[in-house]
Amino acid sequence: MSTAPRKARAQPYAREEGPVVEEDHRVRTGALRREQTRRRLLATAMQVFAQKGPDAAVIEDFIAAAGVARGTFYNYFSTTQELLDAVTSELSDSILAEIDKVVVQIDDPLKRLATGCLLYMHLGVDLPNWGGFVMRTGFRSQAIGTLVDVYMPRDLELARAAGELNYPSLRAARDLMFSCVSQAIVTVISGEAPREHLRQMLALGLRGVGAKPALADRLSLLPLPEVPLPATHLDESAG
Amino acid sequence: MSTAPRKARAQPYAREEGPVVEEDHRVRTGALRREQTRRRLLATAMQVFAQKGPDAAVIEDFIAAAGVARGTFYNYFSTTQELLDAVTSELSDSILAEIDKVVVQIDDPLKRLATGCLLYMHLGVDLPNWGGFVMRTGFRSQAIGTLVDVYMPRDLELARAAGELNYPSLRAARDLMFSCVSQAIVTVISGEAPREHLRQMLALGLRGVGAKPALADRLSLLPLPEVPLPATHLDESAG
Amino acid sequence: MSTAPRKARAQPYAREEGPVVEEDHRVRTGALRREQTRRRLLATAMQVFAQKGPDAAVIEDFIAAAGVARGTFYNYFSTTQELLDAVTSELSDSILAEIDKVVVQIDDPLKRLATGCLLYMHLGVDLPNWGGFVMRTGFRSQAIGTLVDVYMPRDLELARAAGELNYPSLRAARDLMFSCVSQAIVTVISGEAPREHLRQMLALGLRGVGAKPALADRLSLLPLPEVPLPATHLDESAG
Amino acid sequence: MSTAPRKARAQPYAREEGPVVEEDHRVRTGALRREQTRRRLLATAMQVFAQKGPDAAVIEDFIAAAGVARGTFYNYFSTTQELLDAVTSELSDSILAEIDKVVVQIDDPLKRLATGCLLYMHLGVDLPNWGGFVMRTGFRSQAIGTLVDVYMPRDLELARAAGELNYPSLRAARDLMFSCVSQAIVTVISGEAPREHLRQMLALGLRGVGAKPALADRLSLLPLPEVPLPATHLDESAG
DNA sequence: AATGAATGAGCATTCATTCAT
DNA sequence: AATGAATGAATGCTCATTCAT
Repeated sequence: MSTAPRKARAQPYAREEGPVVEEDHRVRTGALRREQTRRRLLATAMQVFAQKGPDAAVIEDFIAAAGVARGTFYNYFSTTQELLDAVTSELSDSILAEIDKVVVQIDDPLKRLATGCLLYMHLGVDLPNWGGFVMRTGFRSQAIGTLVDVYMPRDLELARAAGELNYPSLRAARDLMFSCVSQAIVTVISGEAPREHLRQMLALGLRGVGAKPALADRLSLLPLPEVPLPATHLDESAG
Repeated sequence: MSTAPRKARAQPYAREEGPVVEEDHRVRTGALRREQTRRRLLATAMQVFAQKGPDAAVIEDFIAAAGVARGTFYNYFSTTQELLDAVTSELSDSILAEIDKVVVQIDDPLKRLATGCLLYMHLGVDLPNWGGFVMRTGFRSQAIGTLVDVYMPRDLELARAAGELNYPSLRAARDLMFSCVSQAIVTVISGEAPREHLRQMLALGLRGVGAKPALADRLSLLPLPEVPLPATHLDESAG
Repeated sequence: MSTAPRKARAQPYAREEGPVVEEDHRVRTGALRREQTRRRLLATAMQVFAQKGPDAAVIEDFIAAAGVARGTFYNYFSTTQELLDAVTSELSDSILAEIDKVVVQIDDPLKRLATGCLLYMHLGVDLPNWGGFVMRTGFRSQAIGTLVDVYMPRDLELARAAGELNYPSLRAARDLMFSCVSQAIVTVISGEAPREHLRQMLALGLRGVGAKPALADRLSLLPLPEVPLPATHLDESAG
Repeated sequence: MSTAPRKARAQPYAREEGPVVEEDHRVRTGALRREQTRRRLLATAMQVFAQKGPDAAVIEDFIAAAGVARGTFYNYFSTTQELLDAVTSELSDSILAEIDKVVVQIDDPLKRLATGCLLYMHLGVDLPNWGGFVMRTGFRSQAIGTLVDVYMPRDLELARAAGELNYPSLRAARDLMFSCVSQAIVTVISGEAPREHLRQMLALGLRGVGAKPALADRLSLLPLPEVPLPATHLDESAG
């Protein structure tokens, strides 16, 4: 009956006249439900994008995949581009963050860089939807690369400072490694080359940014650490 | 090369005459006009694709740019994808062919490869529409790469045979050079790096496929031969 | 009169005590809050209607303006038309009632009519939202005119009986005065004529219903009595 | 076969190669069909607006009434407002023009004004859709009144110059006559008063703008000239 | 061959309404 | 009473495609 709100949300004219927690409960419940729906949309959207590509995918696909009503989509995203951005950022960042959590324990920056790239490439090929997603969406969202441009330049510069690498400009080194890694994934996913292509490409890329050939070859053969299933929440319903 | 339907009688060996010059004249005129309209569509389509991208572009754009009627479009192409394929193949091949005409005079395969890449990158940046076209259409057409995968593997293998290069697999070498060149163009076109980025990327790519660093640097600084304006017919109305 | 929320208990004559305050209190509190929410919706709805017009305004606008939840709207009104009717009747009647309270002290019916019209027109121009509301909603609600058709015919007939006016039918006289007053407000609000337009229109209208020209002119120049801010409750939050 | 265009339309690249009229014919035929469809949309739109009002009417209504496809609507109008403007301007102006053609033969400006107003009011009441259209759309289109503000001020000023009228400002006189005529139509259409109400209102309006009462009464009883069915083209399919 | 009006399926978007909490 | 997430019918709008001329 009484409705004293103690909520953070602006309730400019709320009259408190009793001890109540109902409001709190309602709001909390609502927020939970909201978050759930959002996650559901994001998770299923990744698969849709991976299968249809960002241009062919229509809103009907997303709501069908998520099992929500047409209007519900618009409660969360205004355009498919907005959804794409959200998925991209969520995915790329969460995967990169997981990778970084693992490789950050490696002290040598070059070894860290190499291991990070290997992990990224293999996840790109192995995660059911992510590879397809990356391949199909290319890099059509501003959201991608946020973390790529944090971790990769960091290790490149550290390795160069340590005398292990050698390149004329950071931008060139970044471009080479990035395009090299991306292209490797695309080629393997498309079935035009076997998985070892990934490691070969890494070796060539590392030589390109100045690693000694023998070292580059050795780095490309580093073992793959376990990565605790990244982006679980987005992939959960994909299994 | 020409794909004009209903073109059979134009064939030089088509023997069908007698007391008819009218026929001949009319037929030839028709064929000419047909070819003209097709060229016009192709030429303006490149600009449209370059400006709007392959997904945003709609038939209205093409017919407006070409100044033809809606129905005329369908006399030449059934879908925009078909048009995209036609433009892509026409463009990529004609440009590559022009480049190859020039660099084929260079005897050393590595030098030829380097010069070819340099030319390709600079044309990608300089030709008003082609760079945008490549950047926007990415590689979404089967048509692209036809000639790329003729010339580039040729020179890579020759250079390796000559002991100037060294890579674990042709596919990896091709992927590295191709992605490296493409990424360089994209970065420069997007304004994120100056033109010298092109030469830096080439140096890194060549190192990647096994060129000695000092040689790679020297190759990246080779002078740019004149290329007799490739793809003229598609760019004519772009000036 | 004043409907300031949280003021109820301040009422000197509000007797509410004993051992049964709980029951009593809860019930009364609920009723009060209910009335408050309703007032808030009505008050802010007027602004919304005034700014967006009755057709463009959607429920989202009303609940946003009132700061209530979507579902709350339906606790009070079933459709926006119902809300429009409520606002219209509330407004028109309360303003007219206020005006009549003032002019009823004037004995001469013609002078009373003239003063009433002048007040109505000036309030229409001056009250921040009411003019816009009237202008935008036009007469699309059955609710309007209830009191107009009480006061105005009364004075018209009295003045005619007194020989001050002269017209072929009451309906014609009423129509002339009503459309004349309405049009005057619209023209002044839209900025197409200065405020004196109001008095000029009144003069013409009075001549139309048979007032002697000199008298009509004099009546149109009558001083404007103070009106104790009518419709305060609906305008309070508009300041 | 050959296609020499002699058309006005820009054909920048047209190759003329023979004497032809075909083009002309095609273009002319297309233009005719186009004009027909436009007329059909306008004509049926008037009825739709008259019956549903400008806000309730949806595109579906218009295309159903006109018997055209959804897309066809957008070949002619972008919004329903645009359609409303077109209908309004077409209607109001064409009807007023017809009226003026008739009354312009009357020399006395006041008599001309009175006759014009009478004709306008009676047509508003009698034309099957026009009255409803005017009543429902009110004056929500900029397009309306173009001619009203040409003819009416002209006659008002002439009559005043001739000493037959007398008012403080043209704007006030125009407002009074306009609102008076409009209100009269509305009241009669809504069935709240008989047709003679129209003449009564005219008499009051004329008195308002300064006509001598006896003269006003006489003018209001003028005979109604024949008007050659105005706006025929818009009403033709309404019968 | 060329034209361009007409078509209508497909997709985007809005918004009144419901209902579990 | 109040909340607000979810709903889906109604509607707007686009654009590839057809076809009579």
